[in-house]
Amino acid sequence: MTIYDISKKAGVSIATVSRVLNGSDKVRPSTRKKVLDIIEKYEYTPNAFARGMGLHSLKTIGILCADSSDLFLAKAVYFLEQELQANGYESILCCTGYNLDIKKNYVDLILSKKVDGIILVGSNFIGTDEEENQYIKEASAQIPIMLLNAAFDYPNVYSTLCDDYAAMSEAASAMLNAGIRDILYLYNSDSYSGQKKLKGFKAAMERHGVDGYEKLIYCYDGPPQRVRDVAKFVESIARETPFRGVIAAEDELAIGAIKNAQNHGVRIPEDLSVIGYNNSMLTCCCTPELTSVDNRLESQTHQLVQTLLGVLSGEEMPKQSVFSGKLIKRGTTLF
Amino acid sequence: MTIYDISKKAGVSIATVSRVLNGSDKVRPSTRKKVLDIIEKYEYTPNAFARGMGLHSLKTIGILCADSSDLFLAKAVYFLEQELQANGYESILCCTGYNLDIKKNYVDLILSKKVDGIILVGSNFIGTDEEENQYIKEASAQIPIMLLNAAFDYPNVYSTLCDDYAAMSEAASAMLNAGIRDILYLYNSDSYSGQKKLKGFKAAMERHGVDGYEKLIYCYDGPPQRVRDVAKFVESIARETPFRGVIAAEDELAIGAIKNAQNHGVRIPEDLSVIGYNNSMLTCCCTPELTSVDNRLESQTHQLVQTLLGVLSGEEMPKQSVFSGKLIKRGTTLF
DNA sequence: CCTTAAAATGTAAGCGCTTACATTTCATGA
DNA sequence: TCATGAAATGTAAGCGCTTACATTTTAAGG
Repeated sequence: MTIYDISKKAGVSIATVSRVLNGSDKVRPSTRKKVLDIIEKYEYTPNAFARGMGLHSLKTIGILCADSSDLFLAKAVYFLEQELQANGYESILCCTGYNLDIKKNYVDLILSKKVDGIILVGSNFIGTDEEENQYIKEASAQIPIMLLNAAFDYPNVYSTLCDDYAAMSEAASAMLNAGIRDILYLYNSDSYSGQKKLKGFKAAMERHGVDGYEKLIYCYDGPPQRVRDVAKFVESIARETPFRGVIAAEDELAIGAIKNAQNHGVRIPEDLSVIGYNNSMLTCCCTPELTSVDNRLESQTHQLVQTLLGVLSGEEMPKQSVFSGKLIKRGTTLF
Repeated sequence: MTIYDISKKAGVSIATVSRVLNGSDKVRPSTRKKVLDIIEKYEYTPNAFARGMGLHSLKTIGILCADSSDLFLAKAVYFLEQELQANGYESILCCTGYNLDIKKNYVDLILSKKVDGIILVGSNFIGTDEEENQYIKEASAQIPIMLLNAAFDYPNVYSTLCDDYAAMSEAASAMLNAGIRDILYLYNSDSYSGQKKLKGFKAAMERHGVDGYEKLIYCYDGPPQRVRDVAKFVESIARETPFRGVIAAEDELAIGAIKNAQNHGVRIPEDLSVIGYNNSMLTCCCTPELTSVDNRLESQTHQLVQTLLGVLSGEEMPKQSVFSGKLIKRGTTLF
């Protein structure tokens, strides 16, 4: 079933069928109906490839993320997918895994699908040195590049993010104000927003004049989902240096700390206060519930798609949309 | 940059370039190198649409799932995506949401992308009455349909699943053997495998001669991720009927039950035994850790992709691959 | 060095669609 | 009724690629 068959059966030319298909222009209502009836009757669907070839677009967005089974990323992907779909776009998902040396390959791959835009989900797509980000510059020459929860200043690159610095700083201050000064800070290798959170934490510690807090800053390398391993990691730290507070850059890490505490009979929040980050579903999976920073994922995804749609339709759009994080207080903290 | 430009620069015909591109046939090594050098130099990537038009395939698989942020589905999608990618296929993800009346639309949508196959992730794609599954029959006339964790007997439809009936039956028996007979069974609307689990539970209860166990079978309708709501739901049940065991068809539901118990000072596992299902990361996010049934997701996804690849290359493949679930015993049970 | 068949390469016809431009149809006012 | 321009429709030229088939090159045997 091609456009030719339809045109023949409807007694019109292929151009007319094509016009009907594209909802375009001026087609007499009676003609339109005639064609649509035939299309309906034969359950015709246009060939996407041929279509893309003519249209140079298939209303498809490429979504790249490291690991769609990561709680935060999965949620982001879901929101994005829904939002795009609601706006008539489809998404190609591509999980890069955590080895991001080959980021460029994935971007090329997805570019070759002739997507209309690319969304990079998660801040680990942004490297620390300039050369590492070359691939973004190249890709942005072709189509808009959208960053969720990260920022990169370059033409045709747009981002949404949470003010992680401020949010983490606020979280740390809250704990410090409650008189807890020996705080274990747990983070993982998430580059861009990870750096900002860390800086926010440090700033708060300095502001409150805490000495030697760096001793208790630890990076857990490995998939954060492996909560059991995180707990072991925390156990090894606790053997060396005692602490009465934990602030984690991801909820998973916080849960690992809680787990270790409960394994050792440490009471939460009486003996140990814990703050996570992302306000994920994990916050309500432990007892007591986890205090956590909400980084406005839903707002971010919404804004990102709106920005993308704007850009695609030629509007001038904000390069960067920043949302304020918010500390959601629950049972793992006394304050 | 088209294949013409490359052919010109390399001093060969477009056919030769195309052959090099497709790794095909007989091209003299020297010629191949010459062409590849030019391709490399100009960073040429073939147009996917034009390619698909000729090849009638773009090595792309459509993945449909209700909600990629659901723990189980997210993990499945991730495994599938990785496995497909490792085999040179890409994936188009499409989240249908939980309103599955419109399943057919999504399948059509993804069919129009000319994917080589469709993977339906999660058993809620299979309806209970025949007509509801019509859309699968239609789609399977065009391309292979793969079902993860569900089954449907029809030509060109392949499935992998866990023997949920046996696994759930085993779980219930374990609890019954430990002397716990007042068991709350929590499930949600997940149709196909949900039915099997429920049947497995009932069978075990009958086999052990438990009377009136149906009173404690409850369906929680709503997104299982909303653990707080699940906990409230369980609370309302507990007010009516006491129980000393909980078996849940999803880990999320089990966590909700644990949460409610801990809110009320009920000790786990002394006063209450809990078994979940899926063996997800949630099992280690609570204290004590959650006993859960592993439904072999990773094996299933692996097998599913292998089967799909086999089918696509014309081999005869098993219509259905069944894996045995396994009860992973942890801290929420005494046995 | 010539024949011959195999190997390598080239030629050109699509694939199914969009769209600029050409042509026909239609409605309007004179 | 007829000219006239607008609206509707048709014609045909691509889009960038694959591939059957035609042609040329190569190498081996006589």
